[in-house]
Amino acid sequence: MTKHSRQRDAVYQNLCMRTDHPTAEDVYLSLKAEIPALSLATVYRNLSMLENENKIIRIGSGGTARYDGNVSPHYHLTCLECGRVHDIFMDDAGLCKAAEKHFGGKIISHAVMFTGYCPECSEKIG
Amino acid sequence: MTKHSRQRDAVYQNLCMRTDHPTAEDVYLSLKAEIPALSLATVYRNLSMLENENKIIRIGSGGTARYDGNVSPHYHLTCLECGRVHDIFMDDAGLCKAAEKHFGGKIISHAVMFTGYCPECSEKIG
DNA sequence: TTCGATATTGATAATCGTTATCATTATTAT
DNA sequence: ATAATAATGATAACGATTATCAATATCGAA
Repeated sequence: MTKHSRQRDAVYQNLCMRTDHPTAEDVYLSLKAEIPALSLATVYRNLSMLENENKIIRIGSGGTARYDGNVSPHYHLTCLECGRVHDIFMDDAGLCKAAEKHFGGKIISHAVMFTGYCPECSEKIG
Repeated sequence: MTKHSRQRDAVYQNLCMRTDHPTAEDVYLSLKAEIPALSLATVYRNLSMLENENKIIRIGSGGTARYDGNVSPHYHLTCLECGRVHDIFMDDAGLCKAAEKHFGGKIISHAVMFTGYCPECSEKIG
């Protein structure tokens, strides 16, 4: 039986309020002011729980995991210049169905990670 | 100046010969018989070098990194039942171009990771 | 409202994958 | 052959994440 907790609420709200795909430590640091006694382990624990409940998304590619409070289907781009992770909202072009046709089996979900340059950096660099 | 090495050749060949997307340790263990003195650090080093030269692909999503000697464009599926990573060969449906249209910037590449059940497990489970 | 059961917490140790260090060995151009 | 230096093997160090555990907070039942 899962009980309510102030810390979990705070983690979830923090993630939903921002669009910068923070790491666990980012979330931890930005909640320290609000909850001084907060522990990093608690943030990790709650991120895992929220992910299992499909309330948030873990963006795994690369080293440190990042999290996204927006669970509506969309993709991500890692900018090679600024390192930030951006959202890309677009049609999925029936990717899962197409893959099932080619591969067989039963496909449940998919994630797309683009790499390149975000509009800002793209302009800056030329 | 990059010098030739028996160990790097062995790592590259091992990766090219298999389609099971091994981890660094998998490669290390399967080469131990051939090169008893091989070090795990050497495997990691060479995997990084080969990846930088675009001779192999690192499949990052999730915890432990896996590697693929097949650099032709294709996608992957992680089977929720057996845990294996399978190749999925299919058209990319102009994903990068479409994303650039929606997002702007300059998109270089993309990776797609499907999750679901491979044909074998799909049949077994029903 | 109080009580008891137990889920959650904070602090920290432990784990795991990966990278850095460094003396030794192998490779390559001369 | 020799000198220059890239690569190796062994292992320490690192960073992210997870496990442990006593103390605390939550919540349903009395």
